[in-house]
Amino acid sequence: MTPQRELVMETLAANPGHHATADEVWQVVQARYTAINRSTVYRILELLTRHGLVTQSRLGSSVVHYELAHDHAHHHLVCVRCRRVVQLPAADVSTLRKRIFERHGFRLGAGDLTLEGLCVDCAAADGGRRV
Amino acid sequence: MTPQRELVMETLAANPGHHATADEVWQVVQARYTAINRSTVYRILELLTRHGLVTQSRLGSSVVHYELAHDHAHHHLVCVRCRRVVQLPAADVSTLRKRIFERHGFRLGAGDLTLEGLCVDCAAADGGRRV
DNA sequence: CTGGTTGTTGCATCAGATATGCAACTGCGA
DNA sequence: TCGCAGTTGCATATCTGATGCAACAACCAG
Repeated sequence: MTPQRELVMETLAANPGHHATADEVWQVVQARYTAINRSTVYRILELLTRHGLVTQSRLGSSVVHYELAHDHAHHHLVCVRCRRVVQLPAADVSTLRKRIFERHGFRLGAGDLTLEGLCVDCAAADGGRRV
Repeated sequence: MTPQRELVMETLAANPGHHATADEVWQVVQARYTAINRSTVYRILELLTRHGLVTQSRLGSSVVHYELAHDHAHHHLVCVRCRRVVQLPAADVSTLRKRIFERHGFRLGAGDLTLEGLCVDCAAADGGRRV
């Protein structure tokens, strides 16, 4: 654990439930603590991910978002309109997980699932018409 | 419908069930038909997507994959180990969709869902231990 | 046929996210 | 203290995708 790694962890820990991009982490560390190289942040996040301390998710865009892994297991619902992210407890997926395993032999990852759709507010604003 | 657009459609149609990246499409058109500009392919795919002829999916990596839209509605199971893609009939998700709506007010998109996990073979090779 | 208008393409170039090669530095153990 | 492994910073590359612009093609009006 080098100082840089601690700062990255600290930054992720500072905002639980937030999904930070590598660049965001870099900027926060820059601004709040000390100079650090962008590549270093990328390498650290990759390393922390490999060691299971941090989880990646791709919330619809092509940017990778990171969060601390020790939070309770959950998945992500992402609103395609407002990009809001709602957490979905892993338990809600258990039925689907079982069904998929029975029908396709496929084991859904314990890792992150990202499901896209419309959040309550956007669905309301939309009259529930479209997706 | 310009010749270029037809070639892009044709390329996607030639390999049903395959999920091609923009770059793959470009290369195939290049190799099999005629010179075409990469940007043109990107623009065409974006246009076809907007018009609903083609659907996008992000199969875990940050690259966008395209396929013809007129196939039956389905989602994707992507093996995190071998990157194999299995189609999941939309019907299999209906229970989850209902549950998520009841509990979170969130409407899962009719569009593509990509679920990551381990395919049969990789799970077997793995002794079912990890995900 | 001529000229204008609109949409499409190719080309060059850019932009954002991420990876990599390499040299400098920092322990830590022999 | 020396050497070595691991880590960092820096510069630069890569890969995907977007954009500004000029050339061209199709179409329609006069």
